[in-house]
Amino acid sequence: MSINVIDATNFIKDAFYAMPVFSDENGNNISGVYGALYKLKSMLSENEEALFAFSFERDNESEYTPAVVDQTEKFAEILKGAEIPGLLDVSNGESASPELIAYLEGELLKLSPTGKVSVVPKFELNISVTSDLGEVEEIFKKAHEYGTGAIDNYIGYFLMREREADKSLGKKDTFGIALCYGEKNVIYIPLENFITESYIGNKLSELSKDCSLATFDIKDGYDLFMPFEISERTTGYDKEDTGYLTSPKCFDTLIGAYLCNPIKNDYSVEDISKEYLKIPFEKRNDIFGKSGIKEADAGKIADYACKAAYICKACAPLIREKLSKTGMENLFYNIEMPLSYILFAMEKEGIIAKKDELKAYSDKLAVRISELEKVIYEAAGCEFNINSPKQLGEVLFEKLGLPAEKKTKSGYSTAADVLEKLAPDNKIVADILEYRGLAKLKSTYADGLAAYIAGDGRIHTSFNQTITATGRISSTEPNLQNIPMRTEEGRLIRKVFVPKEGYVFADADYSQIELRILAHMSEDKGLIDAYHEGKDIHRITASKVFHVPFEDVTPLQRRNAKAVNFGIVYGISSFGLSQDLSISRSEAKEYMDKYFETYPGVKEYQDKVIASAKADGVSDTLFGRKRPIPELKASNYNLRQFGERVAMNAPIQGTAADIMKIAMINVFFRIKRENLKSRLILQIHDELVIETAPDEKDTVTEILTKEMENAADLSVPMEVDCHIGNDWYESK
DNA sequence: TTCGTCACG
DNA sequence: ACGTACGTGACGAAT
Repeated sequence: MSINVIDATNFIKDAFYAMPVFSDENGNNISGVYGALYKLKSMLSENEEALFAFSFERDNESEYTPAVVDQTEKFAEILKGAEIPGLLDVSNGESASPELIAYLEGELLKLSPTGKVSVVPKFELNISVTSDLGEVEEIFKKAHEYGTGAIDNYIGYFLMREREADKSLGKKDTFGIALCYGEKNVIYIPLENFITESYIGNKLSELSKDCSLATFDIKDGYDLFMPFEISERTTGYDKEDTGYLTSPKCFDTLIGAYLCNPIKNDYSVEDISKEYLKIPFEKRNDIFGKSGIKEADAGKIADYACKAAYICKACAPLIREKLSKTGMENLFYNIEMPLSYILFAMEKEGIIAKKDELKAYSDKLAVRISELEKVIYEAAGCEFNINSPKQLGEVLFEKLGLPAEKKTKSGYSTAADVLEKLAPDNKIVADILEYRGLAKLKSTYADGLAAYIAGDGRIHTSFNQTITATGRISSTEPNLQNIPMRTEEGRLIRKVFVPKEGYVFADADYSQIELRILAHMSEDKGLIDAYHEGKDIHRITASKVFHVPFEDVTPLQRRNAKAVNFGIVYGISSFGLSQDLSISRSEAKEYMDKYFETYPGVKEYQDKVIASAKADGVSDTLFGRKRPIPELKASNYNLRQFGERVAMNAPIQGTAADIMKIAMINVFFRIKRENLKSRLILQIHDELVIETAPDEKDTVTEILTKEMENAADLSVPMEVDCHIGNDWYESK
């Protein structure tokens, strides 16, 4: 009798790669664990005298892909679950236990409930590779023939690019391009010799004149080529324009997939493949790992790029169909696609940040921070890490015995609203609050921003178009949408953001756009009239809610009315309002009731959008953007409540995002059409910043004001404030 | 990676 | 009886 010691991870790995792709009902690839169980069962059945022992040790973790490691763990769980004495001595001098074999059969069935393994479709592509100029010319010629004519003859392309690791930020390495047209043929063209970035760029430009191009993350390729529809566009956003229905356009599967479902976390090309084609596709990082594409095998690069290009080609019509069915084609073709180019242009433009001044500001902060540190340690009677909420909580609430509001999972809450209550009576707490504020300014802003200044002296943020659930854009690396504003000391940071020599900033922002959108969407007469009066909206609301003449509204009344206005937009709850105003829940409830009495249309509207979202599971903006709200069907009460607040807020925040995007398109293309030197450089949700040539100040002010005010026709005016300044502190 | 905190609209 | 304002991203600490 022999004892077979088997390395479990290798056993799984062999199965994983030997088996066809099998998936469970969720579409997860379970080839490894399924194949391993099947093989084990066979071995036991065939070789009744054998004895198997599995070793789950792994010497070199990085040798295995995450999928193999996952499935090995799953395999271990299943074996543990056998509860048959001695899987390790199966025969025990006897034959393999029938119970064990039955158990393994049961587990196989569990993995595949139908009793059959669902065989997932695989890519069946004819992949070829060439950099031969003559061949490449021929390929683009054929692609052009294929793509000319039928709009659904998408040409899929995928640029194999990677951000350079060390060189100045934003630079990208291009390794090649995969091109897919016709059914199954995909060609990978590595960039070498005559095949350069500009060669590929020209070819794509030409194709974009006559053909439908489908890709993934189109913004990533705009430095190679400007699509024809962008270079030809001068009219901005045109409500009457239905040209997109017949004329070929660029199609970004990433943006399309995002619009179809904006609440996902993952919009990788792998994820799109799984969702729309049901074909699993190994993740890019799992294939190329941390060493990057540069080190990767040429065959793997071609294989990956070709599959990605095919996915773009195959998914484009499916996603387009979905966009059409959900009424989002206009949003996609006339707003999001042109916007992607504008975001690219803004990123490329960047904004000057003065490095020396950031350094000086940082040094100044450091002095005060170390002073505070000393004082805090003395008052505490010990040294500790003030930045650690855990250590801070122990010092304040245990060592010093201050009254604690236990809040977080892991211990005492030391959040600002808690500390602020203690600060008046405890100097150490006031010092800690100051320390916190300065530490934040130093780490995130002074030092943080300095690290992003590129070789041209400018910061090039990334504007992300496919992140938020509501349709807003976001900004990362660095985030330029959360530069301090509310406190003077923080606001000073904005002085380091300056226009280029001789230029000025023009900064325009919408006045209470979300509340105006609420007025429009709710059709509440009182609120609409209030906006037509053109006076301070919070004061008007206070006057109506508290039944006092407009002139007699007290500052407190105005403040309360303003908080309620905000609360309404967020999807109000009496608790939230009470927290914000530091009042009791019942008082907050009273304010809300009075507000709804004043503006009954708002209440009706909120009930209506909740009912509608409950009925079809999504909320809608004025421009048809959808946000699914699965929380409304949750069994958990709090989650359902959250869903209701989202149903109230998403149409408003989302419509504001839509309107701002339209404004950006109109501003951008007017600047282009009028051949101005000024450039759009920032968007902060309801605010646009333009680096403005001195002789274009008035023109740009007019463009910003008019294009933003007229981006949509609402039943209330949209008001825009525009300021000129020599830095962002001045212009805001 | 996750958490707590805090910057913005 | 429970635990909440909506939407983001970055940092330092702890895991």
